[in-house]
Amino acid sequence: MNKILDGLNESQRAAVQHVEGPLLTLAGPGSGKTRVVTHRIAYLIEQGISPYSIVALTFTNKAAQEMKHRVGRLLGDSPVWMGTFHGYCARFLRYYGRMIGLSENFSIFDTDDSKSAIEQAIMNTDVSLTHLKLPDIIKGISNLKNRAITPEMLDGQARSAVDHAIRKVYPAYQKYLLQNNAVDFDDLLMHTATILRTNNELRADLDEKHRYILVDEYQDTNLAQYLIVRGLSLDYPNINVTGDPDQSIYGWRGADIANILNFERDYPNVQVVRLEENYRSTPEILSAADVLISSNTRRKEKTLIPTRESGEKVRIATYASARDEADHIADQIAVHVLQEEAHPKDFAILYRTNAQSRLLEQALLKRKLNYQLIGGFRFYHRQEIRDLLAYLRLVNNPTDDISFHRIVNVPPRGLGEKSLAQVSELARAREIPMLVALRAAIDRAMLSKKALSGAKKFLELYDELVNRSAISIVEMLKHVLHATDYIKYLASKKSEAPDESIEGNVQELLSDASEVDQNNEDGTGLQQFLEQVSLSADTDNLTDDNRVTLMTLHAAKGLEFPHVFIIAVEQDILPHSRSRYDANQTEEERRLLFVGITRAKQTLQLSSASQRGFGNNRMSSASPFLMELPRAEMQMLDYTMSNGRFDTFDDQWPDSSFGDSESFLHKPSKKGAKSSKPKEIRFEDFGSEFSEEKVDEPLELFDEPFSDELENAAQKPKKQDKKPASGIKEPGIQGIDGNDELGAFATKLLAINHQLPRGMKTASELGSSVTLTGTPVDVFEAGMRVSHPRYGLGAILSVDGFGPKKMARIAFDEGDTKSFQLSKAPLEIA
DNA sequence: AATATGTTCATTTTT
DNA sequence: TGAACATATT
Repeated sequence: MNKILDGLNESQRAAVQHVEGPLLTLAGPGSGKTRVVTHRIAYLIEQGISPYSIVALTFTNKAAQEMKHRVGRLLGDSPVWMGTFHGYCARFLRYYGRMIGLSENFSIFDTDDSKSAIEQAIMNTDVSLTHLKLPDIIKGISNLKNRAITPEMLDGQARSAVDHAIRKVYPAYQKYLLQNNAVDFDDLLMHTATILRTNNELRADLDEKHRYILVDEYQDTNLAQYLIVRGLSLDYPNINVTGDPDQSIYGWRGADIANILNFERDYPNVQVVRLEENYRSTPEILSAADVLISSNTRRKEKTLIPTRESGEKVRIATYASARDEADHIADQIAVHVLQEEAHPKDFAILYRTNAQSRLLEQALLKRKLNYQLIGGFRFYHRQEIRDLLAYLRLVNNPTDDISFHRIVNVPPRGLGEKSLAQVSELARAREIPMLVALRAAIDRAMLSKKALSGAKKFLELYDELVNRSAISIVEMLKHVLHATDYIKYLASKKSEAPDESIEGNVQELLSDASEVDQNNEDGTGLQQFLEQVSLSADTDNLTDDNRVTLMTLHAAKGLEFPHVFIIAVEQDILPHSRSRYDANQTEEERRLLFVGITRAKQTLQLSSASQRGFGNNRMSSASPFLMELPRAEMQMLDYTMSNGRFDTFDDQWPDSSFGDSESFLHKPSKKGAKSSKPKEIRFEDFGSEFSEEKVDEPLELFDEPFSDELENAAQKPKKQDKKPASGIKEPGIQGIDGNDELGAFATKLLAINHQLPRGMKTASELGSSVTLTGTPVDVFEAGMRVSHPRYGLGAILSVDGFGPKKMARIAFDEGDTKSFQLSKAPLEIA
């Protein structure tokens, strides 16, 4: 009993002890929401409620895992169902999908698959794309699904050309999906909602079974999700929704804030509990958040009550360029880390769009700060992974034509466009799956000799996979790899020696698969594996390794960090240009910033730059949101005149020379008598101390006990950190023992900090080894100064291609102009 | 079928 | 800006 209720404040306790009837928990950021939810689950069980009757729904796997973990800590293993909406629906449809024509081995199409499928469907209609944009159609269909509107429910009234097209494409798409025995993400929700809506008997049955429903982040539910939740809590309205209207940031995905705003209307006798005490952030941070969000009109008033002690002022920084912004932020992090005031993992850098991570990545790399990038390219979106999975998917669901198309000629088997068109025609005419059509085409001798042999080869491989599916997933994967010599094929396709990153990814996939194999008791392993893979998101890859975290504001929801930087708080970025003319969308952008601000526990910096963008000629102005903040109580920093020089270290560097590390021995004095003249320190200044030769000599720089760690930090963010060499303090900033060394180390580090270390992999390779969570880091771009061991210094004229094939033309100072494949050439940033 | 070259396009967030 | 797409070339 005590374990469950101890340490909770009054309102938290009220929520936890609520048992019967509807409960609305309005939980501000940092108010211990997850704690309440998990403790409530424990409390219910303690009251004798069957764990089988409790269902807890979240939006992300991460939130679900966290919940499981914490409930586990309170209760040990328990059969409470905790998972994502999509996961719940997938399971639901495995059972009841047949009601709408799905069999239990259906495929789940991700957005790419879905796009291909829509393209296929369009070919079955008379819709022409010449005057329409495919993304508009895709979005339109998704919007309908989010509102659980099936094709049958559409009336004939088209209000625009896109609308008109959608009315034709949507039914064709649904038909195509059904023929493929497949669903897309939106279908998972829509189909579930539809089945519940049209089968009251089943609905009532489940309502009774799932008597206690908990929904996290209720402000982010869309209509389809609303219908599902509603359907499951009609007869037994023991429903607890938790959320914060101020953190609703998924309107674009169909989330309807009205669901939470109207909850009290939907369910009579709602108990409302407000969690307003904030246990996360300093009063300074909360004040900024509070003042900002009060500019929103469409919201439920709510206060943030600080419980933490006062801390540093929130900073608003202005830079001349995005590059300065990145450099300065990385500098600040480096200094804190070097002084052992914080670990890399204490820092998060948040931004509006994924594209904005690049400069920061570069800046962190240059300083050898370890980071993890969340979002961007996803593991399961990599070509090698998708290809391999397509083989598995086709085995699991032979009617999955999208998977068929993906791999039928991968690696090339001579089944070119022409032959496949014939097969497609046959498939379409007879409404049979491609796989079946291919066999038929062979029987009817429709194929050329070359295509015939390719087709036979493919079918042979496929049939063998089916055989092995009885053994294990790993066996299947291994067979594909072996039979197709896949890695060699992919490497040659990318005109590259076998790349370890591809192998690494494949290895990762194999180990994921083997995990499922081991727990596969009921023989549904393959299906489970595919489902798990389809429904996994990249935010799930968040680790608590000691690394700086880079991610979008959206991805940051639910997380917290001691030190947060929010970058590019600029007009047209945040708020985003596409939300400019829509007051509701502007409010959502404001909420997004609110979410970002409230991630910070101790310090927070919001920054903008006046130049950002590709040609650095894009002028940018500060976000109007910055004007709404309580500026009087914040610290305003103007670095626009710094010209790459920052005074970050004014009070931290020794006065005299940098060789003198005296002042590093002690914590920097608290800016005592207002350090007379701010000294500006440029990194370039270190150049004289550490001449070119020295900088060029890696041993000199890395011949320290911690060199391993540094190298490792920069190169292999994903892999487990190497064991620290003995005598190294863990987890200091990569462990430096004694301030003496810290001084020397800091000086050296900063001296080279605009230089990527020799021996470090080139950008593209790095990109692939950052893989699992990350976007490739393309460090090289036109205009950059680089050095080549053979040809010396030069400037990049242009950069072409991408990935491992990315080429750069370089004009060397000695006169030659040469082209290099960036993934191979031993180039360094000069 | 693979490569080279030219063209257009669109620039958010993601389960 | 560059990346996806389309077309031309070998």
